[in-house]
Amino acid sequence: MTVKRPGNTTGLGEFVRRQRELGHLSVRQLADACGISNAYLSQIERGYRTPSSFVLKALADGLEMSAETLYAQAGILDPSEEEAGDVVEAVRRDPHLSARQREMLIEMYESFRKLNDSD
Amino acid sequence: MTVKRPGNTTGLGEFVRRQRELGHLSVRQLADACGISNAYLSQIERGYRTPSSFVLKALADGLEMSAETLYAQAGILDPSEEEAGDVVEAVRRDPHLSARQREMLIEMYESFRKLNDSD
DNA sequence: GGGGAGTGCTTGCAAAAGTTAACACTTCTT
DNA sequence: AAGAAGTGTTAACTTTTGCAAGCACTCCCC
Repeated sequence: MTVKRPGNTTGLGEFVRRQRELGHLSVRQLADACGISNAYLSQIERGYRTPSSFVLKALADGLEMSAETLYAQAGILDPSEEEAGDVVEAVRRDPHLSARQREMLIEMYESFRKLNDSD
Repeated sequence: MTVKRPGNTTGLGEFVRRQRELGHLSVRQLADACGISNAYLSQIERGYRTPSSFVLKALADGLEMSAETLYAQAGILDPSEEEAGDVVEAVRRDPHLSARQREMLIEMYESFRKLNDSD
């Protein structure tokens, strides 16, 4: 039995919170960076509010990530439009890198992933 | 709200109206296709309302165009984000990385590119 | 002329967004 | 121990969104 959540966009909230914590930012810090109130950000993260497009854009900026990713998380962007986005794949395909450089980038990427999983 | 609203917002309305007229659709027809009220669409087109992310998405669908294009018109999407390189783009879109990690990967990638250019 | 049915626009209101000012809690300092 | 400063959250409030219902106008048909 799932816990009843007030909002319908809970996935977005959880995603934002995770991103904020990964960046070691407090609610107030991110809220300031986004130009919104800390109370409101708190509500967004817990799914009590669904932010407007402008707040969403500001959040993407504050989290230093592509707006598309955030929109996809909010269920606003069509899955077909959000594009594969596989980092390893993109690195492997890049013709401007040496084999060694590719290896390093992929290694770095995967160590980041592993690091994030453990906290 | 303290988030900076792009002056582009009025441009969005005009853009929607132009697109609607190009498609030979009435206000009610497009509104129905978008699942919003005709009154509201009329207000959007004349710049009296700034639609939420969900309405924006619906409008893109109703006008049969990419959400990105509409968002760019609304000043919500960074134009620079659309032309990013494959690797950079993939990194920016990866939801499993922190902002700092993204930064590091992109920096590393670009320094590789620069290095390769010089020989 | 008198309907219908099409067009876009205005009004009034319920609901949701977003803010300010508090709250309770922890941690660190004096 | 008390106070300052940080954390996230709540409550009360104002502002904006978005809709239902209606207005005024044109066009077409009988």
